Amino acid sequence: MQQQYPFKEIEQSAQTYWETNQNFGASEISDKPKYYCLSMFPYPSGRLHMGHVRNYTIGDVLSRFHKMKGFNVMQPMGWDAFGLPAENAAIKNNTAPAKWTYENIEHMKTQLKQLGLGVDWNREIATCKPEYYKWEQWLFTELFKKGLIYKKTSTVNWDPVDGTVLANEQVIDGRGWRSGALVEKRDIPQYFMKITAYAEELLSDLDKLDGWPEQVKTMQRNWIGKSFGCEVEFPIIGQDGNLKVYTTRPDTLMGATYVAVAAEHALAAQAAQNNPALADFIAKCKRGSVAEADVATAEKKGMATGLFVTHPLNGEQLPVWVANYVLASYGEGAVMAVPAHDERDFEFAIKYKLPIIPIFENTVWRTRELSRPRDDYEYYEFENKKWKNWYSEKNEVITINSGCYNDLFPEEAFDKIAADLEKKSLGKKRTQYRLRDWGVSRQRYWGCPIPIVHCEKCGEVPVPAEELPVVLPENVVMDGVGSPIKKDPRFYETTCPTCSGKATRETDTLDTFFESSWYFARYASFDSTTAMADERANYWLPVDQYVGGIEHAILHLLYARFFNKLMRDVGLIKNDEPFTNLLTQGMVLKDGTKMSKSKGNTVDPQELIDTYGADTARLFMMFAAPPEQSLEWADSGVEGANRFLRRLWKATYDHVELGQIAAYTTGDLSAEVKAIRLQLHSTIEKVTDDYGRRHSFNTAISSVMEMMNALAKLEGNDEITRSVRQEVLQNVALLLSPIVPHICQAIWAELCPQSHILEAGWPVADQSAMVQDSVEYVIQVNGKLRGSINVAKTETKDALEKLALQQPFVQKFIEENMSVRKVIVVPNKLINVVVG
RNA sequence: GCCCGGGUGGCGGAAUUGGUAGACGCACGGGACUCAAAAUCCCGCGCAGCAAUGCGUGCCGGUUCGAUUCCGGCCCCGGGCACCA
Repeated sequence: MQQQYPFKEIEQSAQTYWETNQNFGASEISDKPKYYCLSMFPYPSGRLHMGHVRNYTIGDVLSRFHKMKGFNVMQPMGWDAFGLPAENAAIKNNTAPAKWTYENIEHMKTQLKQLGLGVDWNREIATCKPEYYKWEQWLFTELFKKGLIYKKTSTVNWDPVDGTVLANEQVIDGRGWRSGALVEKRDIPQYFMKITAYAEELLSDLDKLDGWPEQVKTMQRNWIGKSFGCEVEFPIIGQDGNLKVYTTRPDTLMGATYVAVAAEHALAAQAAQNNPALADFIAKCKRGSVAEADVATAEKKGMATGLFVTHPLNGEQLPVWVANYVLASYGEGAVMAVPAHDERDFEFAIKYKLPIIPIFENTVWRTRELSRPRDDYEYYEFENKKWKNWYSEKNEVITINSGCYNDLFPEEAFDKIAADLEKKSLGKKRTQYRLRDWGVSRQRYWGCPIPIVHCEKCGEVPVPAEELPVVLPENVVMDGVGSPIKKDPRFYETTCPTCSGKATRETDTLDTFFESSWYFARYASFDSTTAMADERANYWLPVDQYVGGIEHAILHLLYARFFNKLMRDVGLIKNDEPFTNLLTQGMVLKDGTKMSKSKGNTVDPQELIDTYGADTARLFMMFAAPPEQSLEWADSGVEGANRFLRRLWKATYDHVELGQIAAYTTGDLSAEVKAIRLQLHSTIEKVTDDYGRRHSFNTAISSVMEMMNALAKLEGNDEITRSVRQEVLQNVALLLSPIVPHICQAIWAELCPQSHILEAGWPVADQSAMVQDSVEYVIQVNGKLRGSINVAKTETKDALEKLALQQPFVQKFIEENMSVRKVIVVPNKLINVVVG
């Protein structure tokens, strides 16, 4: 055995060994329970970043741990290969997106292999390959035929100078990132998937996901946003027809003092026809980005349309305003405004001097301040221009200023008003989801072509299965102005599959979330040429453990859940949900912000691997923070991880230099050696729990470090001590091997040359080594730590109380005028003497 | 703005079900070894104090024998907001 820790040699030879012996090839033929461990596949940006190292190490630790526990493990890897950065890089470097992408894949694959992942590389997929995207084109046509995909117009960011659609990311402060031109909103026809048809199931099935973090489920619930409310119709004065709004608070209808519509609303356009100022205002609203965050944080602005509507209950005239805070895409694109009980309406009403009528009064407040005149408190609240939410779900408020609806609790008012509206045919109760259908059309090149042919005679015709895939040409020139396939007649000129007449292909491509919504199923059927997913998918699915960044908590995970249900409903797979257990990894931050290429604050993991080796990189990543927390990157600390591995190597070297010995099985031990065995087996128990249940890799590592620190202090080279040392080192190699597999394989080979670590299995704690007959009690006086005592485990509560009171460090704190009020004994832990 | 997280020594973090705050590691200081340096090993290390002891988990308040942990109200930081992936 070499005296120095030769990480390069060790890692190289371990990786070659795994590849030669195909140790991580996954097969469906096995007696063992299956364990499908999936890490979110990378976008091939060029080089591995720290987030990747963290993500794939976590996945690998869980995979290797379960393999050792006796599971039939599959851990695949692939490439989420379509996307915007490839186009940008292509323009910048004067190359084709495909070439750039494939080169990146090659490089990153080498890097991933250097990390020593137990991945089945035979199943590798890249989403930009026709044999992959063929199947999503097939699914698209099936869903199109089922009516789950439809076309409608929707709003995009339009750069008037470059003449191109921009992603939200490409809009900076309302301007195009390249041209600097003020971005406009433009409506264009696009394909949508009816995810709303699955809203209820996507919501209710969250309750089945016991293995998901509560946080993620809550975010998804709120995103789907099921609400119970009411449609309310306001007859438009001087016109036929009503203005329809949706509200979750019909109980506040008597407090409505105006109605507001989005700039995109039909009524706004109508009013603007002979009102140039309004037309100008609407045009201004249509500037800027379509991102909701931008809309919601913009200063509230509005303009009266000159139109009025009739309040459906009291018949009063309410003005119709156009307001930039009303979202066109939610509800009806119009709201009834109740300034007294909605913060945004309040702000708007103050700004434009619109009336504010409070229709709730806090019952608690009313009782307390009954003598105060009502006008006075209204003045008091509003003069300070502070909106105060008196409304509460707990029936602490009661209606006022509401005519025949006075003196009601909110729920009573809700029902009564809804009933009256229904009687007048001016409204009815309605369940509403915040979730919107998913627009999947992109006016970009580097994506999966939408398999639709446009025929003048036959309309939109899905490409028949036998003609799939519609192949995206890869050898293209990106000139920065629009998508190459939109300008290439060889791509778009075709014949209609139905009538054989002249027709054109759709030149939009699919949102790249499309590819990542079903790849988990493809890994199981990676080489099938006859189906998107075959019976092997039903063996491996659902994924037992999914690992990925918290930033995907909503969109990606929701779309993947949606696709799983779509694939189930076309008969491909049987499971309802794709991911049984989810681990959302925290972000790797630097200088307090997300480490990302666009922010230019990345640390290259390659340097780390070159200098210290993959094991050090993996150990440090797992040790620095628990996986779900964000990890603030600091260069120092890596050294400490490397130091530990060198110590582990040295300890093994010192031990094996004295000759081979079998691990301890039986025989009398000194107290000191017995304590080492106690610690070892407690550590096995703790580490097993940390990996399996808690996913707390940092504490697993620290308890192994403590074990090694204790072992270092153990002296003596007699046979029995050496046999215990052998036992400790063997178990440490096993316990750490999911995290640092290369060094553990190497030291195992030195400790036990006749066997291989991959055959050894996960260790089980020896309960007999953990038997203790005394226990340490911490003693507090009035909750403050004052000392501790070591007593026999069998001691009774009475005896413990007496013993505690006898201690001088307890007596010291009982002053003369004090008496012992009570003594609290927490078994095996603590005694608290309460005096006073 | 809305939804979801987080805040503990100089730093990363630990404390698993309300029961010893600061495990483990980094950095730092002191010492040993060395001609010297690196590496390694040993000791110290929340703050104040000579000490006894007191204070201390973002801030304010509450519940409890006991609160980093539970409750109410704030402040700050991070993630997501539907075309970054």
